[in-house]
Amino acid sequence: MKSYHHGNLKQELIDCACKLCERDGYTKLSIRSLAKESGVSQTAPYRHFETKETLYAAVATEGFKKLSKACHIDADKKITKKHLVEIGCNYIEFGLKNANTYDLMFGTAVGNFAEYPELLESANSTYENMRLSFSKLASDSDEVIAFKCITLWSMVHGLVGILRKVQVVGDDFEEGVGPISTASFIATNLEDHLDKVLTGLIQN
Amino acid sequence: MKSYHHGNLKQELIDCACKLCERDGYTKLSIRSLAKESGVSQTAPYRHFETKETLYAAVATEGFKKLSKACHIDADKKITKKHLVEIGCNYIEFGLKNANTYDLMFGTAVGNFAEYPELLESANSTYENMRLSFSKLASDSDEVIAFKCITLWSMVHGLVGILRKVQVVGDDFEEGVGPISTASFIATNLEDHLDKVLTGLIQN
DNA sequence: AATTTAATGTTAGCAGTGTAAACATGATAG
DNA sequence: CTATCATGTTTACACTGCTAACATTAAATT
Repeated sequence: MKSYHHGNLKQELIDCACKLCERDGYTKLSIRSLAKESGVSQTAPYRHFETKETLYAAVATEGFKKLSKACHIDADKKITKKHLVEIGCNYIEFGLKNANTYDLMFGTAVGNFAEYPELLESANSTYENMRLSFSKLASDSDEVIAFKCITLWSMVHGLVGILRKVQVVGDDFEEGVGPISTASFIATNLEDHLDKVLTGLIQN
Repeated sequence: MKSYHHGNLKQELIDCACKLCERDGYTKLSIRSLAKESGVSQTAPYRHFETKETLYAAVATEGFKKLSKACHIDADKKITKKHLVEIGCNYIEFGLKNANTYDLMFGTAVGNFAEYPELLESANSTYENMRLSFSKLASDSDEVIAFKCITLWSMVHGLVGILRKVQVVGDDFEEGVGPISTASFIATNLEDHLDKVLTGLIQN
């Protein structure tokens, strides 16, 4: 005996969408299947999400919140290079373990973040966290902090994109050929790699 | 009076797909509309592309060839840091000007490159070109070259992902807030930024 | 407390999609 | 010249995003 009104549909749709999105990729996600999964009519989701992109935005928002959490470092006092390496590793781990969600977050699926205030806010907050960590590293100027931060962020973001391909190709690559084997080498020495890059970036 | 057989359908489909893919994003691309555009029946493309992903792979392959060309530096003799900066800038410019294609190339649309030999080859070749440039910079060991190369590649790849968001958000960002304004600052000083990063990477 | 209103659900339907199966045409190899 | 096979078409199915018209119920207003 279920009531006409679901009561918690929006959240359930988001949760379900996050799950399916990660499992099958956002292109495979359909509003209809989502509705079915929640035991609700095909068009019910449209009461909560104007369009599919709006739903994507919601999933992406969740993604940024999770990424933020994954990159959070519990160090109020002093931050060291080691902490930054950890942040970088956590970031990359998140990107690889949640490849499909990550793709939704940084791809072209959601065209303009500005159209979705919550998404914009969660994305900015992710960056702000990272920036804060750098500001605790040394008494740099805002400009220098921003430079370091963007550099690390681009770095780890870039590595996610490249290492993802390594994962996909798996063990089928030939030793010493192409970017795959090279990147694969880095994957197994991720901490060392980030440490090296950060050492070039921050000299302390 | 057109003949039953098109004669050059495969290439025309690819060309058309590249165009539409870049204009509207690969999610909007449909095999049917593609067929219509080429004045051919809905299912004709299936004689050349087993599935939509196969078509994606073809478009991505073209993308890597173009990227490779964009990043090509005509310097047989000696390569300097300036050349590498140029390569990086060209890479980023390509990624930003061809955002949708770039998304297809590095996103999850094509799951496994290994299933598409031509795609794998063109992707590897892009990397190989970049690696070659680094190898001409100094007499480093293969390992060091690989490290530098992957570092630059991740860097520019990451910047594309981040700067893309800046472009999309446009001028609506508030000064000094969030990653957008920060990244935007970098966008206007791209050469300087890459130079700084590369200087930290290669000391010469 | 009764009634209006707004939020949230349903049904029916349109135009478009990927893809499979069966068939048609015509270029090419024997 | 004929048989084969690559390449095209037609038809069909199950699915998709989305709209419009209607149903139900929770919340706000009188």
